[in-house]
Amino acid sequence: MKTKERIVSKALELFNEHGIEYVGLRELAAHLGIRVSNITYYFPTKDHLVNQLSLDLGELNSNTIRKVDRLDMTGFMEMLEKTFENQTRYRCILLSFVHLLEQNPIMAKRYGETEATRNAALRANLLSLQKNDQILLASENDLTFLVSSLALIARFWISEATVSYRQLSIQEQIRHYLGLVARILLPYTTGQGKTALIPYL
Amino acid sequence: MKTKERIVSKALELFNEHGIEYVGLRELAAHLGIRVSNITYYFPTKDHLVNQLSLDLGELNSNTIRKVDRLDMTGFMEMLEKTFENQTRYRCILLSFVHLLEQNPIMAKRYGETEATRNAALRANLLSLQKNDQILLASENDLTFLVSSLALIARFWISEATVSYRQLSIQEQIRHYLGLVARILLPYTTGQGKTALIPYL
DNA sequence: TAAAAAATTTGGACAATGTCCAAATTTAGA
DNA sequence: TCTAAATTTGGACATTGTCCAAATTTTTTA
Repeated sequence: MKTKERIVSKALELFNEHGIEYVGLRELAAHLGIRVSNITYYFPTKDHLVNQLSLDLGELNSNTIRKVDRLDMTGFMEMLEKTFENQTRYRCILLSFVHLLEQNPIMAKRYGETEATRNAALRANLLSLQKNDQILLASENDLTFLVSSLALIARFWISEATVSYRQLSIQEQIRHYLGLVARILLPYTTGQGKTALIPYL
Repeated sequence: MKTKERIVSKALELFNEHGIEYVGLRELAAHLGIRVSNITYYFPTKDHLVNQLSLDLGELNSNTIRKVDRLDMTGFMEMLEKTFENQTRYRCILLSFVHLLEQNPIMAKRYGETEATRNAALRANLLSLQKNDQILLASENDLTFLVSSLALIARFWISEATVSYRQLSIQEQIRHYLGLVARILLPYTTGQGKTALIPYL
């Protein structure tokens, strides 16, 4: 493995374990058996390194969240579960989310675009669910409500889990939040959609 | 005003403006016209200072969240709105929430207790709403779902607003999240409760 | 009121951090 | 094999939170 890849890989490992802010470049370098300035050769600043990780997460999620034409409720929940699993692999990013966006202009700009895309995709998926008789949305309000709620959970579940559900395993945590999503969707499901949600309740 | 109070007051102001992590003790001291070591006399570490702010927020919220015996939906929503307003006055704490708990053992311990208390209060309030024919909970599951959802929103709305609804005013942001809460409650409301929620939809 | 004690404030030091740069070393191409 | 590019290194810098002994101010005591 090339030096650059080794840096990214070890950084993700240590950042996930201890938090981005609490892993110094010297500690990272020591774990890699290289010198600090060797890291800065590939990543001029720590932000650049973090930004790389964020890009990797974005790509991972892009591969997971495809627009599916014939989406049923089971497929939707499975897609969400995959996304949650991806996020746990990059949990350090999500835990430092707000600070990163406030501080790192590059990330802030990119996130603005990504967010719009993600919400649009979520919206499209919900409409697809409706088209396939999984849910029934009475109004545009119903749609925007669901998008808002699900976006909030998708972005901050891992933060809440870290402070409030530490004692649960990752899988149990994901299960819990999939349950929340299911119960939010429930009032809007058709019979078929409701049945598919039962395993998550 | 005594030095200690001045420190707390100015720290809250600067932390809210720029974020806890991005305001150094020297900058804070300069704004107060004192020396850094004067701050450390009252607060041995920056964590102690932050912890004080967190305590202040806790007290503020304790005064807001009382257990009301005869709680109607309007009263519940108003209480929630007051809580949100309190949180904006201490937004720096909520934005650094996860990191503070991971790093600061004193805060972590206290939060564990506070969280349990808060969730119990929320639970009691929802039961009170049911007793007063504002909502109807078919099962224990309904109750725990509502507690989980509302707790998540109450804790992270301000983080999401900071990254996703920057362009809105504070009042508009609060309005948006009260709307989310209202729509989550909606499926469980009685006629009376539903009517009270209309202004928030 | 004067002396002693306590509380407060100060300046300077410390180690750790992210960043930077010139020099040394290794690698790749002609 | 020689040269140029890429990579790696050691050391420096300013900034951070923390710490401590000394100086100063305030309060208490005799």
